Amino acid sequence: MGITKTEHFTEQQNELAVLAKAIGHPARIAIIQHLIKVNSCVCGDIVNELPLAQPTVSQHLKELKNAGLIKGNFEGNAICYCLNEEGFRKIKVFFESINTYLENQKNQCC
Amino acid sequence: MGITKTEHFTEQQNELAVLAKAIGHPARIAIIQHLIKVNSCVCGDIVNELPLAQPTVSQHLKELKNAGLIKGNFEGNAICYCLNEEGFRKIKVFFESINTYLENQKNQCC
DNA sequence: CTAGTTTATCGTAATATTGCAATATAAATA
DNA sequence: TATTTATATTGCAATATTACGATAAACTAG
Repeated sequence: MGITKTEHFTEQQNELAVLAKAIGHPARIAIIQHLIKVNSCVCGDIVNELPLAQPTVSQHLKELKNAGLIKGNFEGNAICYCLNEEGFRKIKVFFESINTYLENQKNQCC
Repeated sequence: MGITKTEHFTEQQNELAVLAKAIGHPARIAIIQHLIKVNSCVCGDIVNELPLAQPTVSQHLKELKNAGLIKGNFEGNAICYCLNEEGFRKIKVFFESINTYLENQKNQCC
């Protein structure tokens, strides 16, 4: 069927899944890493940094934006992209709870 | 085309993408949360916890296992699942670097 | 050995994702 | 205004994912 049964899961589970899914592509990881590397908002050079055609990059940027992981502002005829703290904070909380659990776990049996 | 251009990205980028992608489904988030909630290895009751058919759950478990996020051991005729620290540590490092960046960031322009 | 229980695999249908050429849109500049 | 530059959208082909019924495989209990 290919259709995810979203309605059977909690809002939090769906939200986390959307965020993780958006990160789950090497091109989108590369975009995130590039935004961090240049340590500023990036206006336009993302396409040149990736081994993909311009429409493909545009699509990946759109997905990151929809998921709430990056923000984009118009700056003249270019667009300025940077990370969206909001989205990363939500994932951070999830992974912190997992790590807390893993660190305190005593009854590992596998 | 539906085919990810894996060969154009670094090994680290592909590895992180695989991990994030595996987490990017509400059923798999639910599985992870359940393993944490019961605070022990779970033998067999995962299927009953999810609103999905047994083959579907089995498939999701396989994906989490392949990604290195859970481990499974045979325990009689049942299987015992628990979190795999290895996989979560790799993602943790990635998100920690992002959070460090976001906390120190001074030149937010978006 | 047989029946029951548990999990995996196969096969298949429906839908989603990836990627790009072509084209559209929008702003800057000549 | 016409041209250039930067990004988005459309349309499509190839592939991947999701879900599940049917069935297989592996172990236990009787």
